[in-house]
Amino acid sequence: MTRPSEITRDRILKAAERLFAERGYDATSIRAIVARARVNQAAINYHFEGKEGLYREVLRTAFRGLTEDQIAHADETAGLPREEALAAFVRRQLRPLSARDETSRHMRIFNWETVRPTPVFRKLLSEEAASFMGLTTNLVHRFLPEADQRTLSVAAIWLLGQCSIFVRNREQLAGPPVSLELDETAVDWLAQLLSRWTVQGLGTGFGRA
Amino acid sequence: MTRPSEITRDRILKAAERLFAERGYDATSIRAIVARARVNQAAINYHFEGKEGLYREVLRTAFRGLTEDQIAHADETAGLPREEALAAFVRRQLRPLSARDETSRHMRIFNWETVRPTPVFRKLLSEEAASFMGLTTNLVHRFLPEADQRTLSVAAIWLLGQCSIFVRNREQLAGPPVSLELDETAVDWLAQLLSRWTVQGLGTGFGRA
DNA sequence: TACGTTTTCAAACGAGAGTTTGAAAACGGA
DNA sequence: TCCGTTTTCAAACTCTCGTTTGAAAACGTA
Repeated sequence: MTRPSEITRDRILKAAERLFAERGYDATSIRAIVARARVNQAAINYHFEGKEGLYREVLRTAFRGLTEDQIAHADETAGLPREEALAAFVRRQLRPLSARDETSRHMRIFNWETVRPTPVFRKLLSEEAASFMGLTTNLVHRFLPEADQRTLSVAAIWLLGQCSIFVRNREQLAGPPVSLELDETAVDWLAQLLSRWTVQGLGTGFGRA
Repeated sequence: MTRPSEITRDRILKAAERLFAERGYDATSIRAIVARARVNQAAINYHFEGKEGLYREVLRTAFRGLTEDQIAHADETAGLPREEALAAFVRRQLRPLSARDETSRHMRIFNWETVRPTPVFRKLLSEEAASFMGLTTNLVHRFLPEADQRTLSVAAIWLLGQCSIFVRNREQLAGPPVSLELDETAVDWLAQLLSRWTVQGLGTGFGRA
């Protein structure tokens, strides 16, 4: 419980979070982490009982951070009209495109997991993602008051999918053939576009069944 | 140019395609491929000059297959009303959810690439994805006749994002907290839902700017 | 200060990856 | 059939990975 050991532990966590966010679990080596944290290689096993234990810790931190972030955000937008609440939600989902802060890193770590979920993540997800999904479901519920639960779930995922593809593929989209460069103002513009389409999409159209 | 060597080559390609689709490039080992193809380990280096060369070949095949598939599909739906054309497009994008055919495998291989694109893929993409994007852009163009090129690109990606999140995360969505099981009829239902929301979303709403 | 505990460190270990090797086998035209 | 070429094969090589080891250093308390 002494101080200096906490410092080492913290340096490892910080370095690991950055590298995991950048490259994902598999592509991040123990050696890369200790080089960045400037600690001895054995320190990871000493403090976290291996790479997986370290990752679990990083994942937990990211999860806590994101949940708090989302809950805080939900509180802020609770009083807004549904259209504005949705627009704010979309803008927040697109945040990793324009910011390189802690929250963006956490979202990036989760993005990696959507491809090949580690067992650690699967467990965390099934235990704690309910509140996450709940917030998004509530948001779309305001547009689909009479929909059943399954439709609401699909709508929530639909909403997340629209945002995540831009976040996940930013680098590729910047190149040919799309050449979509996304600076700060472009992200604002994109968020508005997506919000409008989503609001209209979920709006009770008079169209086909 | 003799026959028997072509057989070995083909067995490797078939086994590799299946494994790459299933696990992605990194998680697929040379040894797993040769075990499945029942050929000698050195055969891959002999015929393809290494794992990367083999992957390049698989990727090319997948790309050709998908492009042909999409072009054929575009021809079929060219005469349809825009709403039906879009519905058919969405249904086709969701195909890997219900089918385990060659095309679905090809789409899966590409899904892996959207996370950490291999250099091989980046090159292929920038050279040949134009026609791909073009088809999708044309589709949304029928709903947004006056939009500029950048908006059309975003709309096309938006459309792809809505579909891909369900394809990519099928397994996770099946578990808690979402518990969205997608059998054949559920996929049809999902495709209809997504189509409706998209059509309404892109439809000229009278709402906010 | 002295001593038991905690923490750091350099080095080595074993498993798994992709690749290389050189000989044996199969092939095919003369 | 014979012989140069193509193709297969088992084994070994090299590299990187995560982990382990055992001693040295730092620490905190009596």
